[in-house]
Amino acid sequence: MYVTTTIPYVNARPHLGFALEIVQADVLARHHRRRGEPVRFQTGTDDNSLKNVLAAEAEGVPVRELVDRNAAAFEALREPLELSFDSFVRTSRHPGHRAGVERIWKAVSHDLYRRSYEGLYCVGCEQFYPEGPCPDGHEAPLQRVAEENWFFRLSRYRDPLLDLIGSGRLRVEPAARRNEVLAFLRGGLDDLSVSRSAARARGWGIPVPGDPDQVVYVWWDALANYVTALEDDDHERWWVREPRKIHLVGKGVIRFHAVHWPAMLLSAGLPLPSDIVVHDYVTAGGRKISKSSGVTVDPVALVRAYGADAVRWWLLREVPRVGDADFTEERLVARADEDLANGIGNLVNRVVTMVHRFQDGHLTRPAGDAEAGGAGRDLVDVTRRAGRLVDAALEDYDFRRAVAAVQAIVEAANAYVERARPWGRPPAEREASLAVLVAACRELAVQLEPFLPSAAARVAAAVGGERLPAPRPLFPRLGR
RNA sequence: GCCUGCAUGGCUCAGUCGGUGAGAGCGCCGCACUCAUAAUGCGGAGGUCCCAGGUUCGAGUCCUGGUGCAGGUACCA
Repeated sequence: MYVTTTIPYVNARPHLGFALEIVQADVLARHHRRRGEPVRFQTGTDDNSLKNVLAAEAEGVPVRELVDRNAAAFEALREPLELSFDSFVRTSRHPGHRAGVERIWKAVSHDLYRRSYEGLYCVGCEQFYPEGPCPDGHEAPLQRVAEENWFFRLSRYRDPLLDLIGSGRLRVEPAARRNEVLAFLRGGLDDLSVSRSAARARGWGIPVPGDPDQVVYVWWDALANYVTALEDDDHERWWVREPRKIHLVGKGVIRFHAVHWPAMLLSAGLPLPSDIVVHDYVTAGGRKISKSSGVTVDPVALVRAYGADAVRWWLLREVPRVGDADFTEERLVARADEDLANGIGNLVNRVVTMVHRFQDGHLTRPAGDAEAGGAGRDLVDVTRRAGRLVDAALEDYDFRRAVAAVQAIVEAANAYVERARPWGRPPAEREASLAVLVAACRELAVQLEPFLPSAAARVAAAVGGERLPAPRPLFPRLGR
């Protein structure tokens, strides 16, 4: 499986919305690795965006300096968010990127032509609009600007794309998003301007091969990273032979990924991705997160305050498949205390404590069939089923459902403790019931791994080995 | 304007191909328990499944219209 995130432009530090995407990708990568499948998980940054140039100008620092500094902040998400990406691509630094973009440009040249483009240009947005006024409400009137650019015959790919996406050979998830793309395609496609004058781009970006006055449209530059980062054997292995190629993207960039990118690949004669998985946005206290408006949530600060477990858990447990998720620290704390401290942590703690109190920390016999067939039946069933439910949920990219399958073990185990009441039973029965519980906790650790890797390791350590370590709370209580 | 999606108990949400009396968690009330991080378990109250039509033996679940909200509308994860 080859799984990617989008590469964000780096005009600012990363925010919680990107953390959502990269944690989802991380879960998929860890899950498939655990099943023994080869996995390559890639992320990176879009260094060549004009927005980076504008941000640097606003700060009065060289573009190179700003881009390097902010890109480093994205790469540094690895530790706090416990990410397992295999490669981090920066479009201005990766050795093969520029050559790769040039190669693709040449491969699609049969679909390129020069045309003079005349449009209404908003200085505030630094972009063209087909008609006024500027949707962001900038004061300055739109200027009529004429520029000659390279155009790509996108219109040619409408029918092939309808077929690919409609048939599911190119899977767009969730279905609501697929329908959106199909509706857009049915509406028809215009050819696409795929270069900019180098002057307007401030000379930043990748020059068009054979036409140094133009730079490659930044989206083409950025999208290409999914293949340009794969060099030599890797290209063959991960882009040509690998059947499962998954792009995780935000809802705002669906068209680039489900329309422009596949069209580009078709034109270039390259294989297509298999899945495009679309997530919605995270809002902050009811307001849209936006770098420009200053409404932002710093995932690293959250991890410092509450820990990686709480942050990852919130992103996976609280964010619905369709619809924006509203983030507040109160919700993060409530979720973590309820599910992690009171749920997983308390369960493991009470089980380990009993093993110590009644068994001196070790079990002498495995869980017997009698216990598994009696009061422990539910627990054994739920535990046994959890792995399959996680598999199925992640096949649907339903992270919430996947996490719920893990939690079901905790609920069943707590219910079993109340029913079996190990403290009130004769020693042999007591040990049998504790053995069932310890087995459930071990499976819990296994199933938790893709979601909360370090916490899963702590659970495994707490219920592992001949003699269990002394009980210790696994998750701090964050509230109150 | 156009396009798309959403609208289920106080809050956050599940509800697969339409089918036995509509669900979960949180919050609230009560009970139980004491192994556990004032944790856990059980039970209860609480809903005209946005509105109006329609299809059907039967619709939260399909169709039409309306209302409200959100997003997109071509360089925002």
